[in-house]
Amino acid sequence: MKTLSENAFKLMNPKNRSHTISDVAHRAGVSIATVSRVLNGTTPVVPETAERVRVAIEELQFVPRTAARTLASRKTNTIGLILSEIGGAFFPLLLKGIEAETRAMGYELLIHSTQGAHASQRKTLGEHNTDGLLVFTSSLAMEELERLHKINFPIVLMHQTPPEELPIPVVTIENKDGAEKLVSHLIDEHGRRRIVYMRGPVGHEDSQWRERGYREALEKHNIPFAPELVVEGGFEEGLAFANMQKMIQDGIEFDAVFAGDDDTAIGVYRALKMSNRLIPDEVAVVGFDDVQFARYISPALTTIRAPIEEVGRESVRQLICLLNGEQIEGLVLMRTELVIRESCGCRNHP
Amino acid sequence: MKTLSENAFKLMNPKNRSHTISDVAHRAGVSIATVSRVLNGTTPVVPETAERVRVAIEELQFVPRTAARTLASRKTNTIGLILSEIGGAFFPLLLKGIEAETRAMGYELLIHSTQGAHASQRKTLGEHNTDGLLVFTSSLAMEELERLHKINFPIVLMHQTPPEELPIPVVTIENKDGAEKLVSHLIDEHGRRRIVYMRGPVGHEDSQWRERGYREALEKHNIPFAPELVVEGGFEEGLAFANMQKMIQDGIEFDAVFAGDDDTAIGVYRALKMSNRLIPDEVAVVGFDDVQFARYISPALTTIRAPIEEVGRESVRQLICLLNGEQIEGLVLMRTELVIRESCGCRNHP
DNA sequence: TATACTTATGAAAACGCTTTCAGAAAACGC
DNA sequence: GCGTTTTCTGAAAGCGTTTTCATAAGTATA
Repeated sequence: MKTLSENAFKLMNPKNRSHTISDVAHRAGVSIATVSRVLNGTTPVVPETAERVRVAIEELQFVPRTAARTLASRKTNTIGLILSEIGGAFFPLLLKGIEAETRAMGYELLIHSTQGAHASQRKTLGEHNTDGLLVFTSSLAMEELERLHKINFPIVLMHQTPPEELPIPVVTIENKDGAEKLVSHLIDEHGRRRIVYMRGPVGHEDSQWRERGYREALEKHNIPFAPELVVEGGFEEGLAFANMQKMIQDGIEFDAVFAGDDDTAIGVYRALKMSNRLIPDEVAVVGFDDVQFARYISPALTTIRAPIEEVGRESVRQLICLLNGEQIEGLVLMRTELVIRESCGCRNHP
Repeated sequence: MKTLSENAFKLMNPKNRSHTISDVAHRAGVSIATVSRVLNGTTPVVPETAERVRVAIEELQFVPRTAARTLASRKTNTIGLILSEIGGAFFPLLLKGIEAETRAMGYELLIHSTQGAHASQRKTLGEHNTDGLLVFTSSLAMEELERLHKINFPIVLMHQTPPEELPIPVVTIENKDGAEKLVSHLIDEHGRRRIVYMRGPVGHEDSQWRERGYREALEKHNIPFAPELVVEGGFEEGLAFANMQKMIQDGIEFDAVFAGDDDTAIGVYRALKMSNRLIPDEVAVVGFDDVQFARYISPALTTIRAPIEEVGRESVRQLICLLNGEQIEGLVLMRTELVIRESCGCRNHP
């Protein structure tokens, strides 16, 4: 009789609110504990019982509430991604990798950008709503990073090396090595010696590493470093254009430009064309990133390709290792690849 | 005395697990109900008491658990975004708008892409973990859409018109109007009459609307529609190149190409250049989307700019209206804008 | 057949909040 | 001053799961 009235309740139930685990339990004639067990496979359940439960779940279209699960199990099954800004050429690739791997590992993905004065609403992402955090470049205040590290909260940094006292794992790309390959190519293959490095914003870590690579390539070829050849391009077309133009007006001599990234290269192109300097004959130009338009501009841009999507995937993998309590190496450097097109002076590109 | 032992507990507590609302309550000498009230501002609390609570929260670095809140309040405070694929030229802009507005409205953002055979793990995003859903193009099975609509779950569609029987609100751009402007420009300003439309994949809604605009422009100028001038470009450089090349080989005559999107335009450029047809003198080319490289290719591409970021923001706004039970209009069309550069034959671009 | 192990299951206690309900204290009206 | 409101606060009941613990079968052991 109890069953009957409860059945009646169940029939009207869908109208009011969606089913819970106990609806399923009643229908399958078991306890909610058993339903939970077949749901999670935590403990063996007699096959027939399990099947009954599964049928009930299907019939009731039951989907467990995430919040209740999280509360009870103290696992959010979610990883958080913090970026300083959404956008930029390789952001989609990065996110694609992150999303795919996150999903594949059975986690949810919560995204936060810290652009604007979001500093006010602190702690939007952290222990209370994620199991671990992916932090891209310096999008998180050092203070918060410290706090999280102190409570042993799993974090993986992307494209950002932490200070010594915070041994947080990092995934990034071989900026230095890539830059070195690029500059060496200009020297070895095209005999360039006065090579400009148009760097990114001050303090930008990727840019700093690229400059290191630039210098190492020079050293390796016994070319003295000339300070006047390093100027800011801001990783941005406009500033790159302006500063390139300024260099030309100032009469600084150079026969090649290593643009800090591909956007910078665009600005460089514009300035050079405007003063009728031929690319690559008079000035060779190379970029970094291999964004989509690199192959479409004229001449096609020689640049460095980094496995951005793989950076995303790998970061997630590392983070999940951390979540599982496994030990991981502190630094993963993804290999970069030289993409030779025409702007360096090579002609092997269709 | 009880207080004392509890204080002792509190002191060791941080080591073990993070603080809860009752830790705060004890420390401030109030009940957890009061803490909850100052946390949420649901009910007035005497200022001094409120201040004591705030101090305690600060001292304990207390952050409420999202799961507990969600469970108790039956609000997830999260909106879900479902896309078929992460990537594509305007994805970053779209996401940027969505993220910013979501945050501004005090919600969290959960992202899912349905690329790959994710059909298996159904219901990853829905009633159980979000308050509402943003669905981009046809990334959600119609069946699931139907189910959600049936239980009155808030949804806003982006760039996808639902079937008649599912009156779900939509936010999209004025594809038809944009295409019409583009094609009319080619006719009015440049006297073109044999205009190719290189459409997107079959069934692609944006493409269909653009074709409608193309036809209307022709009609408006009394140019008969020529079926042989509509070919598939797939919204993709490779296919566009191949099919453009084929048209040329087949000897089909045309004096302009309306590429379905900017990627398509790239393929068209390549094919035209390969057979030495001058752009825009012999063949005018226009695209759609105004992706980043549109201004960098040569000649600079005349195209249509859509307020993609605003589409993202508006979708979120609509969804949140829905969440608040407000009534909203069923369709929001964002205005598109003609961006005239050089590829149409105009010379007014620097 | 009695005894000691295994399983498979259910009852009930968390998990950490929000919210209802009721009572105490304060303010008000006359 | 004494009822009557109005404010503020606390106790306690959920919210929907997971998980521990105990128990009832079922099996193997003696």
